[in-house]
Amino acid sequence: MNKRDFKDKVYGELAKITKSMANPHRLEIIELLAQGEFSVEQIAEQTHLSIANASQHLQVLKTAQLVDINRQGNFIYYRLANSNVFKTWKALRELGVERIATVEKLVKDFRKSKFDFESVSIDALVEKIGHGKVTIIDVRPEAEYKQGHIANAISIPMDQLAKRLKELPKRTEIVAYCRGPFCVFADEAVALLVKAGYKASRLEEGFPDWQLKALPMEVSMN
Amino acid sequence: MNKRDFKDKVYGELAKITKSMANPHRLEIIELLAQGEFSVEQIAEQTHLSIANASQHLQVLKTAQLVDINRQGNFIYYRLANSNVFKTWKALRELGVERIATVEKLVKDFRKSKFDFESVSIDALVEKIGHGKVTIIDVRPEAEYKQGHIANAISIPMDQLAKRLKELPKRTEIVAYCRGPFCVFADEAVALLVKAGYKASRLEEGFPDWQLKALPMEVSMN
DNA sequence: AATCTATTCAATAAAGTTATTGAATAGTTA
DNA sequence: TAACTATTCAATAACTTTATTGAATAGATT
Repeated sequence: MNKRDFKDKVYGELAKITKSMANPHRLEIIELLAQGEFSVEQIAEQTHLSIANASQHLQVLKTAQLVDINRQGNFIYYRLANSNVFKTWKALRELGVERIATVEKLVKDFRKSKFDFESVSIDALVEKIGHGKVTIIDVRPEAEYKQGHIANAISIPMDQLAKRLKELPKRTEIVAYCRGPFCVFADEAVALLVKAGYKASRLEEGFPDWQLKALPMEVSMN
Repeated sequence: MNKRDFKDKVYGELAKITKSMANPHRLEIIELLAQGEFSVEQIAEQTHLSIANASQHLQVLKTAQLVDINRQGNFIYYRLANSNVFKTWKALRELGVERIATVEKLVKDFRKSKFDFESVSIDALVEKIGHGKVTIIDVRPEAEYKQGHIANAISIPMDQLAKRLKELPKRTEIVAYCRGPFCVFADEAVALLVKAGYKASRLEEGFPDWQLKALPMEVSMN
């Protein structure tokens, strides 16, 4: 094999991986799977795809070895093959947010139009935890919380928050987090909490970003 | 704008960026531009593309804002828009090398078949520099060296190495580096040096990886 | 063994990507 | 102003990607 053939093959393989990520639905699926395992049906529902279409996209990701499967009875659960998949997704996300004005503007405008509150970085949250009083709430669906969450965070899925306000302290600061910077559960939670008189803000990024930094986490499931 | 529209737009924009990278030639162009600025003609030559085809690929990268241009007389020089572009490229490369057996095998087989020598990581090189005696040679074309190189490295482009062996010390260890892990200039250099009785090894990664870590570097050009 | 059910496969039409060709353009030089 | 030259544009044919539909499959349950 000569130099040129070698290069063509290497870049060809890298392009295959890149192509397997280069679709809006597959990017959304990757972000979802960064939260834990999901069946085809669940993935289709979350991403508003038909089952057959979701399955087809999952086959593309599987062929590129970006996801692995885990059969449980009738269901097949998909998960990310390893942390490099999320790392690459994160790099693309950061490239997009920083470089493409459209994305940054989209995020800012959408947030501002509905929830113009402060947000807290992961580093800032770590510092707050060190300094003592902060209550962390995980507002993702419970199934995702069970598969892994920030240490000492309490699970209050967004759709239960209104009923469960009394579980939260009025004095200490509350930080809500969800799937990632594009996830609006945390924004909705902060809006509701602030309106009810609590001192609350959202975590800028999401649980997978926390996990990637190898910060303290807990799992409630086998 | 509702939640779903917001998500569709955000993932749509991220997919556009990903698609702009999802082609073997464009991945090769990005790696080349991580070395510095190049005209369309130079890029076409390095990547074995026709001028028109290279131009078309560059337009795709420009539209996605992954590259910027710099007009100098008749020539238009292209460069990476910022360091996040290389960061994303690196994440894809690492995902490929670690996850896709084909890529890892390709690289290993190609290297082993011709140059079965040890390689040195960036961290190991930093340590060697700290401990004293190591001669670093940059075997990329001189134009790339001039646009930025590892501090104290000497420029000996691969095609001049055979004639310039006497410039190198026989006793102290030599580390050769080039564009990145897929670049074979450094392998060729080590093969030639070892055959001539020198103590040499290659840097695993390339200059852009060194630069990204903000390690000491020098620029010889304005 | 028969039935059930989550998932995958196969076929298809519409839309998008690619390399090639040759013409057009926008700066520079004479 | 005319000629020159590096780059871009436009048109095209071959190929790839996508969502949809309905049938097939493989494993679980009865």
